[in-house]
Amino acid sequence: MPKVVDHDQRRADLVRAVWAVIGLHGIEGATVRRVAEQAGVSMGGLRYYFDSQQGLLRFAALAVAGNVSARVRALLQSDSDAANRARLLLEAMLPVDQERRVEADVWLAFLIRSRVDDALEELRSKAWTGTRHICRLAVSLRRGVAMPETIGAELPDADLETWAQHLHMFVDGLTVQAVTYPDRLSTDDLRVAVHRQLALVADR
Amino acid sequence: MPKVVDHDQRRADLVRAVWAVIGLHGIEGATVRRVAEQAGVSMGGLRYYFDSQQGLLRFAALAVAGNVSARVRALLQSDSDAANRARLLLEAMLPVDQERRVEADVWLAFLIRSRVDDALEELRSKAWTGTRHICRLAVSLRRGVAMPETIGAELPDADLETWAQHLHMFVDGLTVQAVTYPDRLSTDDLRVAVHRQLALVADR
DNA sequence: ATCGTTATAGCACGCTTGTGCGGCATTGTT
DNA sequence: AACAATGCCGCACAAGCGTGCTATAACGAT
Repeated sequence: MPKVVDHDQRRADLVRAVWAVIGLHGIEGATVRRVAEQAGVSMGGLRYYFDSQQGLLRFAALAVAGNVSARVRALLQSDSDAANRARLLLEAMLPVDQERRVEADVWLAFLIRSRVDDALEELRSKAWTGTRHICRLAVSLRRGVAMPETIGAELPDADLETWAQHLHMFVDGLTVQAVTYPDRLSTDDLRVAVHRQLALVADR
Repeated sequence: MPKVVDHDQRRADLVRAVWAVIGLHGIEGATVRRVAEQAGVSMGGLRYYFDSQQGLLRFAALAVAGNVSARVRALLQSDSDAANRARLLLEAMLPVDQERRVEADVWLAFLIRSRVDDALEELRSKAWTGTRHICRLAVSLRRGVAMPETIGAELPDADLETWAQHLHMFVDGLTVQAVTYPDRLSTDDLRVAVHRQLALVADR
C-alpha cells in the first residue's frame, strides 16, 4: 500500500479554498481552476477528491452548515445562565467576527443559488428547519419555558411560536446586512442588535 | 427618418425578459443568448439597445429599484390613516404577490452579486439608504412624530432610530425568506408578519 | 417609387468553462 | 531493490460564453 493521506483533512483544506474563492469572487467565480489555484493544487488533483464541480460546491455548502451545527451542539452542553445561552445560540449562526463573515458570505451565496439549483434543495430545507429550531430554543430560554426536544416541533404557546418566527426573520435580515453592508454594520452593532431583540422577546 | 420605435418601451420589455430569466435560472443563468430568446429577439437585436451584458444587467437592477421607488412615491401622496400608510410603505418593498416575488428574486440576486461586482456598488449603497429611510418613515407614522424630510437623516429620538434599524433588518429577513422559502412563507403570512411587527413599533 | 436612416439578424472569433483521460510521482509493502 | 497501489498533474476537447461586425429588413421622408 502506497502513499497514504488523510482524505478528510484534504477535503477540509479544499473546502476552505472554496470558501476563500467565494468570499473573493462570489459563487459564480468559484471555478474549478480558481479553487485549485487557491488550494495550491492542480485541476486533476482537485478532481481526485471531487468528481464534479457540483459535488465540490455542495460539499462546501454542507461544511458551512456543519460548522454552525457543531457550534450549537457545543453550546447546548454549556451551563451559563439562560439569557446568555440564548444570545450565544443566535450568535452561533451569525457572522460575529471577521472569519465568520466569510462563512456568511458563502452561506448566503448558496442559499440564493439553492433557489435554482436542485442539488442544494435538501440543504435549503434543512437550513430552515434548523434555524427555526434554534430560534425556538432561544425564545424558550428567554421565557423560561421548556425547550422543544424534537426539531421541527412548534412551541406549544402560539405567541411564543410567533416570536420564534420573528426572531428567525430578524436573524436572516442580520445575516444579509452583515454580508451586504459590512461597512455599515460592525460586528459590535450586530451583537448589540441581537441583544436588544432578545430583550424584546423577554419583556413581553 | 425611418422606422421609429419607442426605445424606452423596448428597453422595458428587454428588462422584463432579464427578470424572467433570472427568476428561472438565477443571475448566473442570465446569459445574453437566454435573455434574447426570452425576449423573442436575436442577440444582435439585444445588443442594439445594450452594448454590453454588464450594462444590461445593471439597467435591469436599476429598474427594480425604480419600481420600488415609484410605489413609495405614489404612496406618500395618498391620504389614508397613518397606520395604514406605514404598512403600505413596507409592503411596497416586499413581495406581497406572485409577480413581485420575481422582483424580489431579482433584487436579492443583484444584492448578493453587488458584493463582488463593482458596477453595482452605487446601487447597493443607495438601496441601503433608501430602505432605511422608508423604515424611518414607517416608524414616524406609527409613532405620530414628524417624518424625516431628507433621505439619510437619522430620527432625532435614538430609541426610534433603533426601531427603524430593527425594522430594516426585519424587512430584509422577510425578503430573504419569501424568496428562499416561498412554500413556507405565503404572501398572507408575510402581510401578517409586517402587521405584527408594526404593532410592536407602535406599542413601544 | 426611391432613398437614407434605423432596427434587427446572425455569423464568427477568441476566450473560459467543466470534464475525460493518459501519464508521472510518491511511498508502503514484499 | 522491485513492485503496485495511490495521489497528483496537466493537456485535450467540446460546449457555451460575450462581443465585433457585416448584411439585410423595415419604414418615414421626399
